[in-house]
Amino acid sequence: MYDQLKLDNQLCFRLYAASRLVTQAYRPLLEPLGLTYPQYLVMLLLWEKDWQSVNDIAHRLLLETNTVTPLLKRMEQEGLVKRNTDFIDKRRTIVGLTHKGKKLEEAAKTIPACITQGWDSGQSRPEDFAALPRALDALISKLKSNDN
Amino acid sequence: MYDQLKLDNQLCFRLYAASRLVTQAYRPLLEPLGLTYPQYLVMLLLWEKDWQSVNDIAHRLLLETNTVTPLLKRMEQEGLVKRNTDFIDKRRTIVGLTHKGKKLEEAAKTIPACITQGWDSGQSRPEDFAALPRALDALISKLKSNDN
DNA sequence: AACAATTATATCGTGTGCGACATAATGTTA
DNA sequence: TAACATTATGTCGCACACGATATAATTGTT
Repeated sequence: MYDQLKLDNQLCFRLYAASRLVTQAYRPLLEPLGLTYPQYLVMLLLWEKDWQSVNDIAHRLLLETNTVTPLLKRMEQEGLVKRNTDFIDKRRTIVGLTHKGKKLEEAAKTIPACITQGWDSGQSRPEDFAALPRALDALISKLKSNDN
Repeated sequence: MYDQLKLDNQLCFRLYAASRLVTQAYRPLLEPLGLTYPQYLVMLLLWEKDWQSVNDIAHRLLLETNTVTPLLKRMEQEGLVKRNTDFIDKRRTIVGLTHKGKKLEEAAKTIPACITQGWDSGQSRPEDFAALPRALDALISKLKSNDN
């Protein structure tokens, strides 16, 4: 039995598990808004800046366009976004908020606080928790550079 | 525009992105072994302790049994594991390694080091990186207790 | 023992993720 | 400007995840 193959020693599993648990924590808050977690991430981008291309959205979320396209189509079905062909570059599809999509921001603004509420209080070492964003950013940028 | 709704301010997105990037990093290493990342996690558990029930596996991986069941069936198709009904409690399906599954451990033992190689060197603050496992464990245990 | 409650697993439907590939529009270059 | 490469998006297939639900086996209670 190799120690490095023990589940409990694996940082990667912690990331995998934490990510799924966080998504689960969002579910009851997003369901009333008719959003899944990835759809919510798209809404965050569009609330920041309306009308972005599929590529823009995929790049920000570190997703492939073949993941984002069907996701956006479902959001269009729900009347949250519009998908138009760009006039200048007809290859591009630009995505914008509908009135319904814009209105949702007001209802969503309390969600982040609801999710993270009490997280640091559960930490035996608050300084570890404070380091999380920095450590993850460094890890993400490292992993991104692996492919291209 | 609410600051708390900016993507870059969201710890949750970092976890979501990091988790997917890690899985992607594993792919080229696991593909030669005929494993996906969740299947690799199941193998880790069975290499630690052969013959565990579907429930045992699901609990350790923090997954639902309706995720694990089809995953195990695919692994059975590939000849990596066997699925037997428990003699004492016929409700239970116990999962064990085949010869092929056992042999794979030798080939897998170098994977963890390959993945994490260079991770801390990319960190401007190594102490942040060292805190990651502790911070994630605390977060996971917090999120687990949310449901029950 | 009879029967309700619980437990373990499985089935079904929907929504991601992503590799492989297709297609149309734009850029580039001889 | 014709031919070719590149880019942006999309389709298809497969493997998760998970809520809702079904079913069979066991447990608990009377």
